[in-house]
Order: sequence, then structure tokens, then C-alpha cells
Amino acid sequence: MSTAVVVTIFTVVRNRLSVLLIERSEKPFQGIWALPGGLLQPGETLDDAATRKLQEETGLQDVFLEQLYTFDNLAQTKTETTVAYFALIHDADAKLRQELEWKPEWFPLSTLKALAFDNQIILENAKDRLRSKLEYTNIAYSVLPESFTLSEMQHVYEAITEEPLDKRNFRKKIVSLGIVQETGRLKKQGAHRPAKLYKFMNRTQTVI
Amino acid sequence: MSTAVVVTIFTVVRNRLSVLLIERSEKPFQGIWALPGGLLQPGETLDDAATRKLQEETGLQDVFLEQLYTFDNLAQTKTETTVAYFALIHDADAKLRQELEWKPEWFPLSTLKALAFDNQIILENAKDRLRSKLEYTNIAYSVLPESFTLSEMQHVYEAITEEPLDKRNFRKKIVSLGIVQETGRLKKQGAHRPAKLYKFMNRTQTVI
DNA sequence: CCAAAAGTGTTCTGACTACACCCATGC
DNA sequence: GCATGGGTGTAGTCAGAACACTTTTGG
Repeated sequence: MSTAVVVTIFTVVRNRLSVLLIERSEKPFQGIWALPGGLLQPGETLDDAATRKLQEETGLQDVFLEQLYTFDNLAQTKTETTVAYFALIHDADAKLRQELEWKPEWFPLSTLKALAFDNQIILENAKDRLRSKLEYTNIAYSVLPESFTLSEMQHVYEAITEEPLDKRNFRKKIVSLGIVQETGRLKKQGAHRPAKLYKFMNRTQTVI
Repeated sequence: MSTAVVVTIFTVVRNRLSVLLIERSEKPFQGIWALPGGLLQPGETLDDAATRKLQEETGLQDVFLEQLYTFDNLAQTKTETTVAYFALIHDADAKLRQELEWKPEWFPLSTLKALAFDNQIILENAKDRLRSKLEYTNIAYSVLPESFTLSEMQHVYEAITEEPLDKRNFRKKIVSLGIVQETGRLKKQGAHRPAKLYKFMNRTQTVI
């Protein structure tokens, strides 16, 4: 009878919403991919444990991480309750653990196989919450670099919602919300017109 | 190291949003009002325990009840995690336990004193969630009788949001949402014009 | 006839949708 | 000069907000 945390870590890799999974090297569910998680350590709070897990797998701290839902009866182990968290990060900032066993890897949501335990349910839950929060908060900041173009930002929105967006309407809306600020200058990056760079006014979660 | 549930039970009594509290007859926090709650019993799921608590205090089953958030370090007892739930009920349906000790009672939110444990935080959390769900779901059905007038419904909305609403706009919106249906006939009830009665199309939670 | 609550429509404004062309660059 | 992605404006529609008077009843 103990408490565990599990963390659904999302990012956008090459315009695809992806989740961090770990191939289990022990029973139960040996060889099956699972969300990162584990038992609370003595003296640790739930938030502590989720923060630690996120840090262990990605090296990141001080990023978007929030509690999702609490499940019971996960699998047939003796864990009684599992508190699920979800995080959203900028993939270039993450340094994944490089180990032979329990190796973490990004998977686009569209390419998922069967997951261990009840992780599928947790993941669906996390995806719903992520999409819903994208609509009424600025959490997109979590998945973008410090400075970015509006096209990059639009691709993030499209990856998460899986809906194409109209370019002009998207830009009009983001600008009128006043959540980003034009910053610095144009940059040269390829065979096309240089883009304006923007940054978020707030790199903490705010309701918009 | 164990898991507890606590249930924030809301209703609207005489146009005031109210919550069910119990005066503790034992330490810790003896004599202080607290949200109903307790430890999980062996073999019980979280939902089971919350359902049982709700039933013990109000006699009700099959009403709106959902998980809210999971807290740790509640007070200095040895309980490790507390899973909070919230419920919304029609007060005339509830039959409160009538006991001398641990007696439950409705309190309008505006008249609250200090609460035991971290119940104040849980309550704020529950109130926020309730208000937010009122906006995008039909949960008002939970606090209304089978058949009701649009004025009664408006009073429920006003009690929960603590904002006055325009009568014409409210009615226009509710009717256009198609979540209620005119039913039966007028009724006579006092020194005023008889009102049309409505009922919800769905007495389960739906997103609107 | 008076008090009390029920019922009802119009106008204005702001947000969202749909939609097509020119621009700056690298090769 | 052409391919690539960046950048921009207008018109239509719909939902929400503001707002005041008449109706039915009981006493």
C-alpha cells in the first residue's frame, strides 16, 4: 500500500506532438514501453516526486508541470494509488538519460504501440488536458524556445490540436491577445524571407 | 502512510451556495468544522470511498461527484495523501445524518469560519472548479429538482457565480443551448404570474 | 388596485471565419 | 528566375451585452 507518481512528458518534435516513454527492463510488463514513474521516496511530497522524475529523465527543472489525476488499481501490483502529472517541454532543452536499460525515447502520439499498466488511459487524459489548456492559457511557451517566429508557434498549435489553422487569423489572434512581443530582428535561415522574432511576455502559466 | 478521501459537497440553499461541514468531536481539530472525509477501507477504490462518504452524510447516490485534486501533508497526521472530490446536489434530496457528535450542517460560503486541516485550500479549489464547470457543462441539473422554472435556474447560476445575470439574456441562452425542455404546465404558487416548467434533456454531465 | 415575479425583442459590439496575393531570400 | 516560406487586410456572420415594459396572479 503505497503511492506512486507517473509523469506524461510532452514535447513537439518536428511538428509532431510526442511523449517520452521508457522501455521497461523488469517485470511486470518487461520490454513494454511505459510512462516514467516510480514510488514516492520517504519525506517527499507528490510535487517533489514528479519534479524529480522529470529531472531524472530530461534534466529539466522549472518547466511546466502540473498534477493531472489520481488513479487506483493500476495494474495488479500492490501500488494503491498513482498520482499522474503532465509536463510540457521544449525538446531541444531536454537531455535524455543515455542508458542501455530503461532508456527513454520520444514517440509521436500517432505511432504509439501498446503501453504498460493503465498508461494508455493516463495518456489520453493528459492529451485532453493539454489541448484544453492550450485554448485558454499561454502554455505554448513551454514548448517554444525563448525566441521564435509566429510560424513556429502556429506549427506547435497545429501539432497539439491536430487541426490546421489559418495563418492570418492565427497571427491576428496571437498578436491581439498581447501575450507575445516582437523582439530583436530578422534572422536568415533558408531560401525564404527572413522572419520576425517574438518572445512571450510571460514564461509562466497565465490564463488568456 | 495511508490514503484518505475528502468530499466537498455543494448545494444551493435559499439562493446561497453552501457547503456541508461536520464539527469534529475528536482531536486533532476537535470542535472545528471540517469537510467530510476519512480513510479508504480495505479493498475500496478512491471513487468507492468518495461515493460512500457522500452517501453516509447525505443519503444520496448517483449524483454528480468527481475527483478534484490530490493533496499531501494535510495537517500533521500520518495520512500521506488526501484525494479530494467534489459533489453538487439538490438540497431537498439530502437527508443529513442526525447525530449529536459529528453532526453535519450546511454553511453558506459567505459565513464560513476557520476550517480544520487544509480544508480551506480544498474548498477554494472546489469552488473554482465548480464555477468553471458551470460555464461549459450542464451540471446545474445537479442542484435543481426534476422540474423547475427558468427563474429558479437563474438563481442557481447567480448563487454559484456570485454575479447577477440579465434575465432576458439568460433565458435566451439556455433555451438556445437546447439543454432544457418545456414540460408540463404552469403552476400556481404565490402572488405572481404562473411560470413555465422546464426539465433537463440530460441528467448526466454533458459539455455544452 | 397594488405588490410580486414571469415573460418577452431589438440594437450594438467584438470575436471568429473565410479567403488570395506579394515579398525577401538562396540557389 | 524560380522555389520556399513570410507577411498582410477585408467582409461576413454569430454570440454576447445592454436595456424596459407588459402580464398574471393573490391579497
